[in-house]
Amino acid sequence: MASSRPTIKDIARVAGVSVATVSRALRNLPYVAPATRSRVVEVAADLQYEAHPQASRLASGRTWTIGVVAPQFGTWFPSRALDGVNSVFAESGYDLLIARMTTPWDRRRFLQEARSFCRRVDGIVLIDTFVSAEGSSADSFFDRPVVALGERLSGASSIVIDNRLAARRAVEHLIDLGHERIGLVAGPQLEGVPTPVPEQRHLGYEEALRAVGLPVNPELAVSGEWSPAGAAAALSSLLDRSDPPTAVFCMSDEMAFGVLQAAARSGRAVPGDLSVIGFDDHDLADVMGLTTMRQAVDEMGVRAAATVLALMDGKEPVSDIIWDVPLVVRETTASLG
Amino acid sequence: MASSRPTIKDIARVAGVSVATVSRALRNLPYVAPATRSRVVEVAADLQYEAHPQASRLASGRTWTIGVVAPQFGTWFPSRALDGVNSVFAESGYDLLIARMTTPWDRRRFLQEARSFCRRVDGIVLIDTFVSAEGSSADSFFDRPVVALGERLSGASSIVIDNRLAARRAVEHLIDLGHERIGLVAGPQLEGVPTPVPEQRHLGYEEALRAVGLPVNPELAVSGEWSPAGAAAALSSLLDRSDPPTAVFCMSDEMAFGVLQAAARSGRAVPGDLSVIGFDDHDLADVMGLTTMRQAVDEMGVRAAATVLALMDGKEPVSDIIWDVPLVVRETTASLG
DNA sequence: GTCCGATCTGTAAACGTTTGCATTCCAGGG
DNA sequence: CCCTGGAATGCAAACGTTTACAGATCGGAC
Repeated sequence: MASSRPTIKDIARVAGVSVATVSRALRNLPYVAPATRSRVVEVAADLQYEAHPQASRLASGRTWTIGVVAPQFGTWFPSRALDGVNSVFAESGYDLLIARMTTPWDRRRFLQEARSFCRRVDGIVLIDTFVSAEGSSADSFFDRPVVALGERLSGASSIVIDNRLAARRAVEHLIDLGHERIGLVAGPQLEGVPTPVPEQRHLGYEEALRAVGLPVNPELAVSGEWSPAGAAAALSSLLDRSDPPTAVFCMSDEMAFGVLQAAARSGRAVPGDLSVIGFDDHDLADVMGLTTMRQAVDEMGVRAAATVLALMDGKEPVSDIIWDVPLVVRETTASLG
Repeated sequence: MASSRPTIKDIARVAGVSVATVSRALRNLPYVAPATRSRVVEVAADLQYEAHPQASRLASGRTWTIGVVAPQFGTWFPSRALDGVNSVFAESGYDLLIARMTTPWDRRRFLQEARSFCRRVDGIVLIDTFVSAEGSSADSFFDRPVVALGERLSGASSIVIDNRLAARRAVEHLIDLGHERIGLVAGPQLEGVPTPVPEQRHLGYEEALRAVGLPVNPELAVSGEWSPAGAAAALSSLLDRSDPPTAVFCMSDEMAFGVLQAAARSGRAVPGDLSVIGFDDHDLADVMGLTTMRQAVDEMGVRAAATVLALMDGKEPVSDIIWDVPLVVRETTASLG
């Protein structure tokens, strides 16, 4: 019997009080005499007592767990965001439960089982899940405080960037450098999965051109997988043109890396023959000297976590938080000359 | 009352059976008449019943949760591994609970609270946590099935690579190309955190040299942070030498990226003036044309998950699984000439 | 001396499952 | 026809907390 862990009853017996008092003492609830409390605490420490999580969760209804949902965790954006979220909740004593919704099939299933997911968490952080595309507000899926990172979701607090504006700023940077034939290397629009990000960034690209009276040539906009290879493949059709663009805006740094490689392979100098701007400020953007739009993912993750915490504390949902996306000029963009 | 979710009692009442029967019917236990079972299942579906996770966990002792521990989740290796692990457990209906132990302080705390962590999971996957360095076997920290990814841990099943051998192979590739002054760009040996990986790879490096009678010059071995910047800084002292190395082995691809950049900055051609080999086969190694040793992290993650599953099924712990680390030759290494 | 309110403590009823044990029913062997 | 044993079901006791409610004690105001 010494082998199994002590329960609250054991503490009560040894300390000579009731289990109720132990429970109150250990959770710092009021109405416990200082002397009693310290005795209980001491006994608990002695016996290395820790409340059984499941039991306490059943009785109190609190799970002390936060759910984090993302399309996947192996790529730059969500994994960095997860780390930010984690750093906050680890401090506050919350567990993190993760769920993935990669494929359209995953999506359906997760949304179907959303309420069951809610039962095991006190709050939810959605990373790039685009639940808003389902047409209804967060309340219809989740009965817990929700913070959405990367999308604007009604019924939830949102931490977002202005994709359209940031894309526009990126292209404006190229325009400022004197470029007029500016290509777009876009992420894919997938079947069955909402893709607001590439859509918004595409709009920003066109907007920047139109604002200064430059023509929008659909042939200069190509798309591919969110990967170096995808971008490299997409780029080739641009480079093969008789009047290739003098600059390209890539919707992610990873795509930009692929573009840099493809350019080098085809004998183009960057930025001499081709200026390249990316989006994200990936870990390796600095090494590659890539000009880009910085998305401070970790900070956004931290903020998302803090917001969930506040929501669970009963605070009112805050209006959307729009994170700034500064331009970081490095060596892959130069004025046309 | 219709607002709150139905309990097992509601199902029992509607189906006209006892709660025990409902419980058995829904979990496919024997001794339930087919007719009864189908009636119960139907009623449960009707009322959208789902067992309350906390209650069922308290009563059964099963948590249906797996703990995943890593130094952090925002970097390439652990995040990819996590994705692999996740893909398996999502299918099997397990939740994933994640815990981070980055700093020495995190480590202490986590190991201190390890038993409390165990209470909320049925099994554990350790990613690059080097618990073995604490000197005792897994059993002394965890009373759950444990699989260690990236380290050999007694008392647990381990999924590892042979760091020493893989490093040796990498250096042998350089030797085969005719190089004799071969530099080493190593990861850091941190205070208070075990670092077997750089140690083993360092041994492999020296072993390769000695095997062919080449001198081991400690000045050719430099170290820095596991990052492009760290590697670039470390490299400078090598390049400043009067007899700089003609090739370097970098302990990670990210470091190799930094080396490539630093080499370019200092006017060295790769592989003309300097051959570079990395370690990992990072997502971007292909784009960068980096010769490297491939570590198939996702596969290792999948295997780790499958092994935990088997262990929880009562299967005997398997002996360590040593994953192959093939050489991937690309464009950053060439024969000396 | 009574009464009151605040502080402290204990009793016991939740919380919603799982599961050991007892019971009923029924078919088949003796 | 009795006995046996397996299948099907139910009863009720866990599982280990939290918390509503009821007492108990005590100092001070009247």
